[in-house]
Amino acid sequence: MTKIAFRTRIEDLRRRELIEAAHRVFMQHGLGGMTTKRICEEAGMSAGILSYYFKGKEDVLFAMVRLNNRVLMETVASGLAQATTRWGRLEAIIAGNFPEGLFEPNIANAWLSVCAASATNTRYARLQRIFYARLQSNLASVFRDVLPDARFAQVALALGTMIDGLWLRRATGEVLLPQNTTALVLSVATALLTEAERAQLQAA
Amino acid sequence: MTKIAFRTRIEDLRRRELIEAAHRVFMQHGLGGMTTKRICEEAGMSAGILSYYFKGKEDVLFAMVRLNNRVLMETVASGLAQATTRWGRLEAIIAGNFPEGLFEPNIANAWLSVCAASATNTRYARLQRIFYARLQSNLASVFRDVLPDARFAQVALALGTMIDGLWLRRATGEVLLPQNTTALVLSVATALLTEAERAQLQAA
DNA sequence: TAGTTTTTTGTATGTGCGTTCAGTTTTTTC
DNA sequence: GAAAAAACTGAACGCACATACAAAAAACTA
Repeated sequence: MTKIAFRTRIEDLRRRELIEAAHRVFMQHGLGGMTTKRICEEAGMSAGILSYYFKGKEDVLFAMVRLNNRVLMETVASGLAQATTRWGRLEAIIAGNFPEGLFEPNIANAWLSVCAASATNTRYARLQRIFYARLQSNLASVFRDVLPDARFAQVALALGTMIDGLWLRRATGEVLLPQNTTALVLSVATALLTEAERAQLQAA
Repeated sequence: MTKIAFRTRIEDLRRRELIEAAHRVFMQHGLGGMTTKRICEEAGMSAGILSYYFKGKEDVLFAMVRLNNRVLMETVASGLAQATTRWGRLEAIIAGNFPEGLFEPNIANAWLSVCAASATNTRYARLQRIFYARLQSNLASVFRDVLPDARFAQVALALGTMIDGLWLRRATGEVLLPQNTTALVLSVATALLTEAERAQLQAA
């Protein structure tokens, strides 16, 4: 039991180290430049170690993406928990999608590469679907009973695509700050709603 | 002279054939699955031909991207020429960014891959900059003398990122029609402007 | 400490790729 | 129609890569 506990501990540690090394390599060299050799080197280990803790290169990549997505989702979730009004929840959702310190060109580019790769990789595609479904359901929790279905679809699409678009722009190195992007998306949300609808969101 | 003229003609033809073959391979197999062998096969030629007409694989890719960008820019330009009011020009710019028959998942994915690759490829990055600069200047021609600089920056960013975001969503296979996306972006433009500003755009 | 298991190493292997180039076919020239 | 130039072929080369694996090192056990 001590044995198993220890083995598990070191296994998780190594896996995490490799994932983080993969992340750094990804950021520096892009999806194409991410080789097993570089990952192991970055992690300070030898070339063969990757096969020992992972099924293969693809497996590390997938674990990396999943970890990143989890972090982003948790950021949103913790913000949501603190909000008291519907409008506050909307602010939390949007701000949570531009986390301080993570809204950076290399991270944005990593995410973009995954989006592009989703076309030919079903595991990535599945991850993306989960991610978007979560965003959609979060937004639905804000607008439920305030907007009719058609309006909601329009507003949700507008806000969602703006968030995506801003990440895409950030990936190209455009200088954008989290507070500015959040404000921009919120200003669009404000503009798309009637005064009555806004009042309803700020009340509940 | 006849000689040179003929040689040029066939050279251009082969180059174009290879570029188009590259395009089809790109769409089907993604950036990573685009090999010289596949491209030549798709073009119905032998493996070595690529080096004869291009400097290398990278060269074909670049030519392909440049061609695609040119098509998109020309679509916008022709629409702009027909518009009579500022608002009409805005409609032309937005609609021109969702060309009928080109706003498809595989094409969107190709564009996305290029965006992602821009991070490590300076030639792509340059192309992207030209593309965005063109969009920006087109939008500026619509809003000049109507919006103050700060407002213009906000509106242009909002519309630009929405266009990008919608292409990104299309890349993931989301069902979006050109007329609907155009309408959505226009509705955001409408919402972001005051009535007075809108009137000004529709008049001139 | 001797034995046993876990962890790590570094080389070896096979594969797929881009590119080259000597040779072949086709086209053009005179 | 012979000579020359252009267009094209496809096998061959070298390289980078992912993965496998036997051997070594380290950690643990009793």
